Amino acid sequence: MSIRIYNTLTRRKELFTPLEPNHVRIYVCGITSYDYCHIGHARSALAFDMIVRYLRYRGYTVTYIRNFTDIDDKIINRAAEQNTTTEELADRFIREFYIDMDGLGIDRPTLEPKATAHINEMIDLIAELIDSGFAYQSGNDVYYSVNSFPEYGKLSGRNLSDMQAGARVSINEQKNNPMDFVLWKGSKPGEPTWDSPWGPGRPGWHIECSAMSRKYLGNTFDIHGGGQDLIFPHHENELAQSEGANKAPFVTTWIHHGFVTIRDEKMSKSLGNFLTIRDIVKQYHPEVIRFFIFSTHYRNPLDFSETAMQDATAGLDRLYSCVAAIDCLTAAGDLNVPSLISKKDRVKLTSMEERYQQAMDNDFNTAQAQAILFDTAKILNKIEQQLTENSSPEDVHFLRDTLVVFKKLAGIMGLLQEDAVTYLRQKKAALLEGLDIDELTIEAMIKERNEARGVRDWARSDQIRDRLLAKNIELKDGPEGTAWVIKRNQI
RNA sequence: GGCGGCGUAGCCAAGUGGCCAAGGCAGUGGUCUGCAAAACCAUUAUUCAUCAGUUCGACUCUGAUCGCCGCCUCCA
Repeated sequence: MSIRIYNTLTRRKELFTPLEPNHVRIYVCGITSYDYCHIGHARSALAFDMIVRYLRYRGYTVTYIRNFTDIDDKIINRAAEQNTTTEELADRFIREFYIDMDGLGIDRPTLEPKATAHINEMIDLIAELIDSGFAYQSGNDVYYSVNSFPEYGKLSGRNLSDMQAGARVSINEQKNNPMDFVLWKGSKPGEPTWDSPWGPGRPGWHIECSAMSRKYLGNTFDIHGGGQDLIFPHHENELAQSEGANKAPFVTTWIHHGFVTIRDEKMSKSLGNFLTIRDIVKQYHPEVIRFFIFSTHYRNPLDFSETAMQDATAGLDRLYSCVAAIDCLTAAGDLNVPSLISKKDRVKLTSMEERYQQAMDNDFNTAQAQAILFDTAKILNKIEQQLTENSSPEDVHFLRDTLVVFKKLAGIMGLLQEDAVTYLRQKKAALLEGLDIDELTIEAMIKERNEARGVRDWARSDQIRDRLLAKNIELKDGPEGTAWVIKRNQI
């Protein structure tokens, strides 16, 4: 039993074996900090949060590095627009980033280095590249020479001649080859600068990840991740820099996740169709967002829609309802009563964890993992419904034990982490706020109706029920009395 | 133009060379109920874009065709 991961570099699923037994080193490209994060950033952070949690669950020690790009063109431009410094702008949006990520319950990586705190490491790396002939100075800039690295293009599956035929590369007189990319940019007036052997300037985008990953994870490490759009040019260039400088393989396994789309289009600022995390969190519980994100395999596109979020809400509620039902059981039955759990169901429940692992071992198939949770919930519900007052306490214990594992497995995706009864109650309270009726009124009307029902005055009883229904309150009469819910489709 | 991916029931979405093609949402039937609703249970694809081929056997492998998407410029 071991984990198989799809590796972008080899374009196939491979058995995952860390370089150092039981220790996984992983580097993920984080945000460029100049704006609020959108749902795509959430997918990225959540995907790797899940991957790291699963690796830890499988017994690995994980060193997880995720950087902040806090200096680049976009930051400089945005800071100028807002009449502030790049430092202030970047720091501000890093704080906003944490608000969003914490809200989604995302675990902090081991270390979150900032580019500007590693200028010296970048300068060292650039100097090494120049010394060994992979880079050259031209004017005040330093460029990486793609022709010096014969394997250039191996990650993205391109070759230099094809790319030049595409000819969307801007012609720059200072470059030897149009595909050469900048390692160090000579400063322009008004921009933040750092001193370097090539004059004052600032680093190019790709070099920071090569420098920081080397510092914290070494020349070669296990996993490098990011969005599919980073494969080219960002990761291709990182690879060329790191392997050029280190004379060692850069990364064993490259993991790239798919995009979040809206109406099947990629989110982009130019289309104006991007949604920020905080817009969505206003409307949906963080676990609903997680449920939605993990309902599709991480490499596939994921289309955001109102319907999809409602489906996710319904699904999560179903799981929570199951947990709540088991949580509320009391184990005060008769030990002499034989178990009513069938052998088949017992096997299904005890094999849950193994089946979950099989799903997750297969390239972190969270969609399948969720199916196993639902499968389990169905059986738990069935048994829970069959229990009577004098059922064997052993049965209740068995359900509870299963539930402990159930919650643990759901927790890898960050689901079912709240107390189920509280979750459902808070949800109800939140919904109630949007209605022009309060809980006391509802309770009073229910009491009145039950008095009517007591004397079999069905007309009056139904009238009260209809009045509540007009307020979107639905009643459910059960053996324990009358409960009420808010109509789901009125959300 | 180059590279890569996708096309599975009303919608979403797994899957594997060979037991009945997971699961969710919606729908339908049942249990429950004074009647309901909710909840729970059950049920819903002779078929996996199309057409060929490989194979004893393909949704799963190969090729072609049609359609959709992404990257090649900053991008999760």
